[in-house]
Amino acid sequence: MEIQGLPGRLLDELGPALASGEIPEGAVLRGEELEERFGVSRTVVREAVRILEGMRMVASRRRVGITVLPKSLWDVFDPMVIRWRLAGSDRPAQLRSLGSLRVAVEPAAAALAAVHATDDDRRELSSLAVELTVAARDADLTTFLGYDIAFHALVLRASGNEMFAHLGDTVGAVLTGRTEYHLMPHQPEPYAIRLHREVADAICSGRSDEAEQAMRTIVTGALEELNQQLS
Amino acid sequence: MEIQGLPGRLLDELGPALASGEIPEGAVLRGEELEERFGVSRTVVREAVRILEGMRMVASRRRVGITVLPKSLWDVFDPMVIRWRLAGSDRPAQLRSLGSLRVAVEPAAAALAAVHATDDDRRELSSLAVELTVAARDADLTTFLGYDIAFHALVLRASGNEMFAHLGDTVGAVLTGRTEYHLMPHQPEPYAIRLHREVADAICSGRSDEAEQAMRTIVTGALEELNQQLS
DNA sequence: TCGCCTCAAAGATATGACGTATTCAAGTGA
DNA sequence: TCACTTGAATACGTCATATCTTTGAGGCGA
Repeated sequence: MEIQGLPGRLLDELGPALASGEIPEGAVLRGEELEERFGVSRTVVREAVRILEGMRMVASRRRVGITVLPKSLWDVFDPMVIRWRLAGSDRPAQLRSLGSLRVAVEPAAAALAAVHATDDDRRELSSLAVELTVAARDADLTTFLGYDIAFHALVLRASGNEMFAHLGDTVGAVLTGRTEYHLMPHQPEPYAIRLHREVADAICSGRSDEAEQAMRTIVTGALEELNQQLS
Repeated sequence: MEIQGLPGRLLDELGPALASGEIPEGAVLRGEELEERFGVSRTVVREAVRILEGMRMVASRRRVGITVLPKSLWDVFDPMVIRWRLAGSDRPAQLRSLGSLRVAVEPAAAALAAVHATDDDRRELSSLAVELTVAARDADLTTFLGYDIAFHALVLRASGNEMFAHLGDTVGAVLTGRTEYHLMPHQPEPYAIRLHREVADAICSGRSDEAEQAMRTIVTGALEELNQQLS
């Protein structure tokens, strides 16, 4: 799910450069400068800049140029922005923000899922909880990560709330990020695994409060661990 | 904070048309068709389409045209998308989604704000709680709305979490929306007002749990009221 | 010193031309 | 009859260029 063509490739260069602060807030670029720097035409530069403008990362004004807006204005919920920030020097701040967001959203999503999940959802959730347990026992971190992402995404989707559902990819990016950067134990903690099964069981049998509590324990645990690692 | 120029005006026409379903999912538009329909040049159409592509609302493919993507793929956190959906036929669904999001996020934000708010934040929060009370007593709905939006935005910002902070505008849009569409009582409920003061007091004196609980009562109340009105 | 005016810089828009991927269908052969 | 190949039509992608519009800055005069 990526912008294709030359504007896309230009974004892949500009986005990380902006997110990492290599091009700092307040910097002013000229369209012509970008044309030369990346060897593309005006059209391509303008379309890429328009997209960045849509994310509120830059503003283009006549006679001035393309100004990099303060980070506080950026669309921090945009998946592309999140990915760029996770890849760059903002990673700790981004992970912390996302951690708090998870603590807020995922328990609520679990509670809703216990009420709204379809039968298929419940079946798949049980199945994922089992696969998760197996992968954890085998200390197969890659496989574990895949199921973990699928598990959390499914809970978010099963909540029946489209906005929660959209955070599935974001949570996936967080989980991938903390595995890639070795911010989690090499062996998933048995306690956390048990909690995942508990969430699945509670959602399957419609016990809303229990699902919420178990999920809260999972995500607050993850956040605490994160804060410890980043401190 | 709006895209300016002709592409912006084109978006103001296309966005609502897409959000309302007037142009349905799966519909295929041709660039040339849009040029004629809106009397603008290719450049303008292409830039507007690029922005919509950035929001994952459309995809442009050669030999096919500009395809409207399923709503499940849209960037539902994009402020523009939210505004368009609130203005169109998706309003009930959008308000419900946002209601649940508020229930998840705002209590967590209040809890964090009790810990992280600056002295200025705390002062302003107290002040807003007072103004809120006055405006409610005078049954001055417009003024009340302004302070209410400022109050919730401030709590979100004071949480110190940039992602929560960004939801300030969104929550503002929800509050504005439900006032405009007469989805709230003509006179703010005294109980709700007292809860706002309670949130402010708790945050000012650093009582995290209390702030969270009071805020939860506010937003769950709002959600229940909403569900009642929309049923 | 202040205010107005002019000029130029840089983006905004329009347009023409060409490139290129993709689809659809006609044609070919087994 | 069916499957495969091939070619042409189509609509977006990219580039280049020209003109328009806005606006910041410097100069000019009172």
